[in-house]
Amino acid sequence: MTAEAGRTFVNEGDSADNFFNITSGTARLFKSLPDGRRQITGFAGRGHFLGLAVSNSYAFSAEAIEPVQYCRFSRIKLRQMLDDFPALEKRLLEVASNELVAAQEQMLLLGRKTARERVASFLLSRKLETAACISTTPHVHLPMTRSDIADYLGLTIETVSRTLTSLKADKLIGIPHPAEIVVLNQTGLAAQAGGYN
Amino acid sequence: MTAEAGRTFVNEGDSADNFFNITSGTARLFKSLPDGRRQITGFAGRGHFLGLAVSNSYAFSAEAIEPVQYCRFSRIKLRQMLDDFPALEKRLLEVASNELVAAQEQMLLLGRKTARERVASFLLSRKLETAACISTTPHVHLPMTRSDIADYLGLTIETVSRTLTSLKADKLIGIPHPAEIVVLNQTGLAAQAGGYN
DNA sequence: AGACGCATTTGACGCAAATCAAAGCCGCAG
DNA sequence: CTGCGGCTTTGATTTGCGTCAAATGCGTCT
Repeated sequence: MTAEAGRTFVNEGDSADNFFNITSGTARLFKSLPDGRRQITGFAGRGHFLGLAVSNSYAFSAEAIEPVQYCRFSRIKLRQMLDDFPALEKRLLEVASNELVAAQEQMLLLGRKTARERVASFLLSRKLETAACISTTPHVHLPMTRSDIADYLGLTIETVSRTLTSLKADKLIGIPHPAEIVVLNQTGLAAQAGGYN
Repeated sequence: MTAEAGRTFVNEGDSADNFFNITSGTARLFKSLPDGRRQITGFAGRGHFLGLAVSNSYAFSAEAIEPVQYCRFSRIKLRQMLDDFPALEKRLLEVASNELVAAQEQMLLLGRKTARERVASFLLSRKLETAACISTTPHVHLPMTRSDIADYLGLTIETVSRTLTSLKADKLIGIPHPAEIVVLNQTGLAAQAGGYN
């Protein structure tokens, strides 16, 4: 199936009938508060699994940032597949463990890092993600808006923008285009990210 | 095995050779930054599984808050058990999914909630946890220190203390003892927690 | 009982990031 | 080409929470 940019294809609170696997594009996963405050819990790209809920309603929403292609399975179908292919279960457990580790890292970022550390950490993790597909380029592509980045890092768009400008002023990054970042000094940027990672 | 209060039995970065299952007591799970800043990612009580890492080093540390009793399995032993009892794998996937949902909720708290909302949310989630064991009492027991609560909520001990005092002043809770909270007005407290939950 | 040590509370002040506001920048439709 | 509407950047000001500091409470050891 396909979702054009901006389309919400999973809605927090809805009955969790389906399970998804993204085959191309990028989606934002988020939770919202009644007054509209939003926390993006992650960006889901190619290969990402979605909707592994034990509860019977989704705990998050998912929206396409870029056009997204995905496979959709009913929960019943998923259960069948899990029975037929035990290896799939092993794989899902592996994926879930990794996401859990990423979630804990993000909690550290949200709870204890400064704005500068958050943005630097974000750029580095994005760079890793990009480098996994393409080879080792210093270029990082950001398909999401500043608003998405802010809601992912627990900041405001203004703070994200100012921090990027500041990193640029310190010659750690270049910003040829708002959606394109060049890492000029990886070591220096890592030093600003406040951690071992 | 047993760990007395304060004992660290899992160390972030160490080789992830073992897998744990807590049988009694409470432990804090946390990640640290080089300069000592700490983010507690969760509190592990009876039945909690620990150390489900794909990577070969632990992504977090674990310390006993109260004396903790736990079972320890080598990773090899765990793999054997997973092969022998496929139901265990199903169970672990279930547990991991639930933790993932909890982690996302915590990201929302850390990224977007105010100090008051964080503390209120924390008390309510603790109350649920306690109510699961004992019946429905308005009493919430906090085995952890203010410092632990602060590091869990992304705040300082002073802010946690002030916020509790403020909630008490508003007659939403009572504090007979620093480690004992009485929820006087559950609905009112939920309204301060800033969410559906 | 007395006193030491540690956790917690309370108070005064400062600052990083939020908020409020306005000016670019850029892609796109006409 | 030109004007509109969006995202982004930059600037001025405010504020919630952090920091620094001191007092209070309480369990424990002698």
